[in-house]
Amino acid sequence: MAASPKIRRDFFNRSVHRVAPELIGATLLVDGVGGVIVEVEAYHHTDPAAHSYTGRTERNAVMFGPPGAAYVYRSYGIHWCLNFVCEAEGSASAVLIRALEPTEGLAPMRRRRGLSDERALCSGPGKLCQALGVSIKHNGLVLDRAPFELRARQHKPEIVIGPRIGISKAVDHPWRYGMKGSKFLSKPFKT
DNA sequence: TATGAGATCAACT
DNA sequence: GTTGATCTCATAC
Repeated sequence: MAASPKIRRDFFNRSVHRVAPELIGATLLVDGVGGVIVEVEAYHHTDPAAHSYTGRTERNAVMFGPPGAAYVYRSYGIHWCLNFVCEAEGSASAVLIRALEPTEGLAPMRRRRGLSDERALCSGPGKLCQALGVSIKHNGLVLDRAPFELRARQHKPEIVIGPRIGISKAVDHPWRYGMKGSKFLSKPFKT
C-alpha cells in the first residue's frame, strides 16, 4: 500500500469549515495507535457553543494559539476530548474529533477501553481519547510531530453533514461532518 | 429501541 | 452554586 503523505500543520491554516470535512478519511495515530477519522465537528469563536466564545481563559488558551495544535480538555469531569486548532493564531477555532474507525493498535485500544467490540472503541470523543491514551499531557502539542501522526486520505470519501451533538447552544448549525455509511460513528446521521 | 440517572470536576457566573 | 463539545448502565416498552 502506497504511503499516504503526512498532513503538515499548515493544513489547518484555513477556515474550520474547510478543514473539518477534509479531515474525514484521514488517518490519526497517537504513538502508533489510532485509525481513520470518520466524524468531526467544527467550532468557531463566533459560535455560542464554542469554548472560545466568551474569550480566552486558561483552559482554552491553546485554541487562541497557532493552528495545527491539539486542544485537549476534560469533559463532565471524567472524559477527555481532542480538538485540532484551525484557521489562524487568535481566531480560536477548532475541530472536535468525534469518532475513528480503529485500524492500528487494536490490542492496546481494547486493553485501555476494557472492551472487545471494535465498533465501540472510538465511536465518541471521550471513548476515542481513552482508546488512544490522549490526555491533558497532549494539550498544546503540534500535530505533525510525535506522538501524533496524521496521514492524508487517498480518496475523497462521501461526506454527510448534520447538526452537532451534545450541546445546548446553536444546536441548529450543521457543523457535524461524517463519513457516509461508516459503522463507527458516535451516532447515525439523519439523511 | 428509548429514556434517564449517576459519575465527577474544572471552569464559569 | 451551576454547568457541561460524555459514557455507561439500568429500567421501561
